[in-house]
Amino acid sequence: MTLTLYNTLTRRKEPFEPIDPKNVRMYVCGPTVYDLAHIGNARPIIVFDVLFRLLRHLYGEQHVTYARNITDVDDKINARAVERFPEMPPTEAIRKLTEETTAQFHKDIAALGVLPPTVEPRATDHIAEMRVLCDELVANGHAYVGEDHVLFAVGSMPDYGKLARRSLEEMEAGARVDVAPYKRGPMDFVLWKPSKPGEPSWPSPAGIATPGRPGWHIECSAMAGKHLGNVFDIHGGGIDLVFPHHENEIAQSRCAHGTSVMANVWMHNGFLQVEGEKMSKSLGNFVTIKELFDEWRGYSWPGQVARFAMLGTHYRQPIDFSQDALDQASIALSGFKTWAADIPGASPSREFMDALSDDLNTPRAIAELHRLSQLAQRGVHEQTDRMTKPGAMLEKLEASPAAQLSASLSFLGLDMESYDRNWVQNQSRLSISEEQSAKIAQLISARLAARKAKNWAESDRIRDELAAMGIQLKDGKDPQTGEAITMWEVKR
RNA sequence: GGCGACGUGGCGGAGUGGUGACGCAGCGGACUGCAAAUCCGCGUACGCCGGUUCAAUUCCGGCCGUCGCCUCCA
Repeated sequence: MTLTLYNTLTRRKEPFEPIDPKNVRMYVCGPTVYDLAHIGNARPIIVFDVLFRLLRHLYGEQHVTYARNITDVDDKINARAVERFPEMPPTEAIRKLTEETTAQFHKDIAALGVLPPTVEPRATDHIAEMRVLCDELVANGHAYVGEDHVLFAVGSMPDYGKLARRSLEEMEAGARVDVAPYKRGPMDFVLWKPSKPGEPSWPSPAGIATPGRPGWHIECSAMAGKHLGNVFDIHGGGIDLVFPHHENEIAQSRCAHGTSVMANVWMHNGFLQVEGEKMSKSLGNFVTIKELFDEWRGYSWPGQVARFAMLGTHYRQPIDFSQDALDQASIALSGFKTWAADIPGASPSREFMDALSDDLNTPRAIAELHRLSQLAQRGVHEQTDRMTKPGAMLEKLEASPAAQLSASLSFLGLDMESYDRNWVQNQSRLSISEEQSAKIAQLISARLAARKAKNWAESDRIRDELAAMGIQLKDGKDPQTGEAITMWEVKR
């Protein structure tokens, strides 16, 4: 089994070869903590969590370092902090905002079954490293100072634009931004900028007297360099980050460290839409992770359902996040829950691992889940037959489809232990009042009596009456006594 | 305007130069007094127009459509 990953740098799938198998290093761009994380934010977090699990499986838990940052210095943060806590001094307001948002982020993604990364560096803890990068870049001629800003000189790097596959000329020709007077080249970008009064500020690098704060891209270069080294294995994020964020990270890091690459493999997940439309606040279809758990479209969705729905589409494809997708995920998980058996020592099936190893082909892996589930069902039926015969023996339990199914689900980070396969029905019942509930129970016992008397007309009439109330009946037998019992649920 | 991605059956969604993954829905059957649930079975789809090829959904070119990036954005 060889791990193959699609590399944005080469636009090809390539066999993955770590620089050091004893220390495989991956960096993923984490959130800017100014507001609740939304389901678009959740996609890379989930996708790279799966990759993290796969890498740990392949190289050993102790041999993988996964860094995912928290960006807690940013203009949006400053603006939001003042807006939300106008009574506080700005620096205090900013700390309160970033701490609260970070805590909620951790809560949200934990519910999505996401493992904590090995390190989760914060931008504000790495200001010194950013200053050093600025100094180095100015010293070696890749950056310059203008009006108390430090700017990266894009023209000083011959292959700037390689990741995004754009040439400087075409970018400059198509540029729609006004060029600030302190820029030498129109595409030059800010590494450090002066702070206005009230804004967070730190002593500036490159001999600038005015206190300042970092630009957007520098924090990732600083944190990745510190925790993973000047060159590491995998760098991931959303496809919208390819340009300018990742391109600029590459420029800063490579020019500061004098390396030919920053990371060997660059991975990008596709964009997310909601019900076929771009997710935006103005369209009113903005969905936060927290909202999904609290209430979205009438349900509070289990984290497993959201996670599974997200993995149903290959990570590089655009994904349409919809209620229909969540419903289908929920149905599939309920089926798996029924047939999976948690057997110690079990492993995911070969095909499952092969699918994941093929550039994280989660849809193919999920197809394998369905196959195992089907085999498990058949196995149960066959076993029931065999159990009735003397000498029936269960062999190789840990290699059984039910065990493999369970292990595969667990590998994907889907906690089936806590997943309630009847969660939809149970939630629906919450909307039924006490009186309705009593009425339903009364009708059901009347119908049972009618059925006992083989009065099918009356029995069916009652079922229709309940159906008109939106109640679906399910007849069955008590497994112990064999007595007829009737369950009900709210029709969807 | 520049750059890029995508367009597969009713829906979702893999994949492949030549035997139609997988799921949902639907249909048929088993079970049931009848249903529901469950189980079994059933599907000749790859945006359009050209080209390459013995053979293209799969490769190449053009067109159309959707989306993204170029400014903050996962």
